Amino acid sequence: MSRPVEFDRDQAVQKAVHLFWQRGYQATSLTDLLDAMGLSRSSFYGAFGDKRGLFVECLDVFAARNQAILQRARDRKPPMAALRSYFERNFGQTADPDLHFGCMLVNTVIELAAIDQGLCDLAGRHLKTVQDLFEACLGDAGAEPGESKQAAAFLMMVHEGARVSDRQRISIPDQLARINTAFGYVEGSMAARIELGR
Amino acid sequence: MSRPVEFDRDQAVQKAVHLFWQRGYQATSLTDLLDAMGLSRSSFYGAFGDKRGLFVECLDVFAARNQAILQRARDRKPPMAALRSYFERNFGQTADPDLHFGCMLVNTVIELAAIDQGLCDLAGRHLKTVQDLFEACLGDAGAEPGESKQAAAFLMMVHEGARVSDRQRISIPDQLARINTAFGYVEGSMAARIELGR
DNA sequence: ATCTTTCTGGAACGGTAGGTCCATAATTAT
DNA sequence: ATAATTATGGACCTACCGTTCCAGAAAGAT
Repeated sequence: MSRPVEFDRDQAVQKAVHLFWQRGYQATSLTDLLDAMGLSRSSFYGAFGDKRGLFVECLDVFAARNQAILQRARDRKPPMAALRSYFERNFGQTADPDLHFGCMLVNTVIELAAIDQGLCDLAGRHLKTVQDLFEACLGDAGAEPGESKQAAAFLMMVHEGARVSDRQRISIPDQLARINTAFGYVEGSMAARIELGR
Repeated sequence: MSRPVEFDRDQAVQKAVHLFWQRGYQATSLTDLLDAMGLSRSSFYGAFGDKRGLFVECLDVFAARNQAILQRARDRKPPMAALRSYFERNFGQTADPDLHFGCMLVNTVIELAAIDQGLCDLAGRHLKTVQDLFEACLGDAGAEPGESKQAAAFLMMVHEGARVSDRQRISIPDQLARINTAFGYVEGSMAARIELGR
């Protein structure tokens, strides 16, 4: 019917996610994006509308990828081990500085809180979904409803804090130690409750 | 000797802190600053060098103010109560949305990690000073050296996480509940050690 | 081969960014 | 009063921002 698109859309979005993740929304210029994605201005606007539209798409992609990591761990391991491995994978495992950009959702909340409420809320909703996953894991691990809710909120706070440390290039062992401390608290508290006969 | 300055420098810096704190570095334009500070371009460049120079000064002011809050609580209350009140004051007490901008130091780390390493490191050093204060309080409360170090790192992570939640306009009771959970873990762990006779 | 449709490269747009410059105003020292 | 010095307001500069526009290239349909 007409001339076909010349670039791989998914691949271009992946490149954009990487850039936005690393540099944030404001500091990533259209020129940066065009260079990384390898397409011209016209193609860009034809395919994505505008910069903000692309960013929304990137947030969704990032969130889906993130949730998939946790969900997959949950399918394969005991619930607490899945949670731990999610944290460790996200914050410790790799020494590649190219992967220590913190969490794109957290970064977005902080950067855009007073700038673009729509984007900030979208990122917040994605974070809430992750927190719900935390809660489900804790429930699987034997926590009572109130307990799992409380602990999930706590773990989300730890998650966010860890992402901040991550951006400061804290050492990997220190990071793992902090995570271990946090999980020790949660598991200890759950164990204590069970030991006391609920 | 010559014409005197017409504006109150300290007061102007306070205004700038407020703006930077709320909107971040990049999203705060020189025009915004000039309007808020009430001075002209020439006076601005004469007094502060450039935008980045002013930002450095604002980071220092913010950090000093922040540390003073904790230090004052420490002088007046038992150590754990001082820590708790610092967290509660920063995150819970006020419903005024004008004070829920998160922590300027945390915001800076996140926003500028990949943009301006110098500013990011400066904010990180200020955060480290706060963490040292946490450690001192925990030591006063009877923690052993290793324990206080570990718990201080943990509390800093909580601190950073809470600041992120703060920017998402989480409800005050929820915020206080999370903080209470975190402190409950720390205090419970310390109490357990003491009960077992170290 | 022609028509139609969509995609593409690049020039161009208005707006705003941070920063400079200069003539003038205000002060102190003489 | 005048000279010396510094502060101030505002015009001006260059660079870059996100976005639009248009002429032309590339494909399918007839």
